[in-house]
Amino acid sequence: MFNEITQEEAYNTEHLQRPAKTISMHAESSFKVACSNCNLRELCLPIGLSTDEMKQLDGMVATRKKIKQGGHLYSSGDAFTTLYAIRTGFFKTCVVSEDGREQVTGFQMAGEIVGLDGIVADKHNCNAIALEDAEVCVMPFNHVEDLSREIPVLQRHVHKIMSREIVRENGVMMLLANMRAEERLAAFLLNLLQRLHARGYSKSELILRMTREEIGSYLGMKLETVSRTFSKFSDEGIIEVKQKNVRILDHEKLKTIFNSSTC
Amino acid sequence: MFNEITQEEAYNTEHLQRPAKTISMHAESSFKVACSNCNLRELCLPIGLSTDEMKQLDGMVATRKKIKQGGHLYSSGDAFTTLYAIRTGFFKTCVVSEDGREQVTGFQMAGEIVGLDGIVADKHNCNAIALEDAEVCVMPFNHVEDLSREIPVLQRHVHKIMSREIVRENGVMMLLANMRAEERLAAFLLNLLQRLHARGYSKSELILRMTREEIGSYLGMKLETVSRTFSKFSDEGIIEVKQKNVRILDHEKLKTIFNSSTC
DNA sequence: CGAGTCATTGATCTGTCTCAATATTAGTGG
DNA sequence: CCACTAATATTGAGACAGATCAATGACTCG
Repeated sequence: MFNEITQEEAYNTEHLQRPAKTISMHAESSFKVACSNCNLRELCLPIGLSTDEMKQLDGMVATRKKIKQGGHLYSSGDAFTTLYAIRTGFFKTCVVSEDGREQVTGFQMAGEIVGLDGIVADKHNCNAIALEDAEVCVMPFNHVEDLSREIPVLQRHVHKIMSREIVRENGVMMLLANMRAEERLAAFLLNLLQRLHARGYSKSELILRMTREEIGSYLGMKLETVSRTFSKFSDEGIIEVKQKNVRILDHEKLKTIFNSSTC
Repeated sequence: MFNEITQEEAYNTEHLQRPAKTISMHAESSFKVACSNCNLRELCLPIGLSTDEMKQLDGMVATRKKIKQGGHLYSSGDAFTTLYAIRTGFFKTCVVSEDGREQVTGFQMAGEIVGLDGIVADKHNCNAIALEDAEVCVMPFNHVEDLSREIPVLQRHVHKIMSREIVRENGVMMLLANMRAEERLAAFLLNLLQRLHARGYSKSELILRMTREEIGSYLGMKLETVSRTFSKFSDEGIIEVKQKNVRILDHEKLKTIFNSSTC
């Protein structure tokens, strides 16, 4: 069934990139770190910039950083100095309450920006943890601000990124406050699929990089309920689940579950 | 019991302002609309600006706008052009799902900025509704961006405001996903008290500007549960409730409820 | 291959929802 | 000013979705 899904690092986007040689040069950082060369430039910060503006942007990424699976990109309380653009890999962000309860606040993939939570208090408010080996572009926030003042298109884009996060969280609030387990999981899957699709992946299958517990935390339900709901969808022929592998059999039905209120 | 709470518009901050004469001149808009004159400048956008910078900022507020109780400052789908700073009154913001479910995403009071949700798609993603007669400062977003490029302190402040909203919503996610009814309501009350206190109000009593249903929507519980939880707190001698009037009798206990996980 | 992590499934329990009745307040017009 | 109506709030009883507790199964990785 799932034999076809063999990608070792499904959310990695290296395969969308230039020839292997260029890639390895990137990795060694002997090659200049540059947005204008990056395969993610249409998903990431540089979106909509002219060639000239892109050149200006190249100074923004100070360096790149590799994070091993399970490693912290930053932790709650850390001094905030930079934003990060994810190049490869997959992250979760989570806040931890005083009494130790963990709440996953989001899952981030290539081209997405993390670290915005740190701006308000000059220190991070959550943990960003790699769910698979990952690489990020380090963008000192001072640079971002300096360049934003010079490139209005970039300024607007930074504002949009923050606004997008606010709107996303509004949606999560709706999810958590109003929806039932099935609707939450359907919304979650549809959201992941849509974002992966924008990155060149299939609309009909995906590999979950996170555990049932992490999904449950994000969606406000227990891991057992996540598992049961997966099984239910499977029984109904909507999806096929085998551990972390999920294949979508009936995309429309999934949408219906997401949108249908009561029933 | 509650006879002492007689403020007609409890969350209005006019009383913190300069002599009445100045106020009425403001109101007639024959007097120049200016942040540098505003009593909220230490809570609102101009915070931390020098006198000179404040002068520059005075051009930012294009005009003021009065909203009657129940009126929409903006609605979901409206074109986004401006941010609003609340001068007086109290708002709720809410998103409405396709099938009509309403989710209150926040309550905003004097000095707070609304409209950030509109930046990402150039149209508003939620409704902003006045819960009492209100007045806002209209700040065209283009002006805000133009000025941000010239005044780094303002630029940083705009970023902080957006980041603060992201962090706030992270907290709400934790609330909705992990906490029980009592913890949610305790957190809600403590948050309101703290913000009102920063505006010169009592730490021990407040008037709820919103209905039980709106509180419930925000906190992900039904209005009956909100009511019951109020009654429970009341029975336990933690608060005194009479409709919209709430007096805090045991602030510490409220904090304990908020922080204690299981119990 | 074996230990540990992660996922599935079942049985039972419980916090909150739902439905329903009543009480209180705010608003309206005579 | 009071009566009437609609909106809001309180309280009770019963139902249910999801939590909790518990056992087993599957996969991963050194």
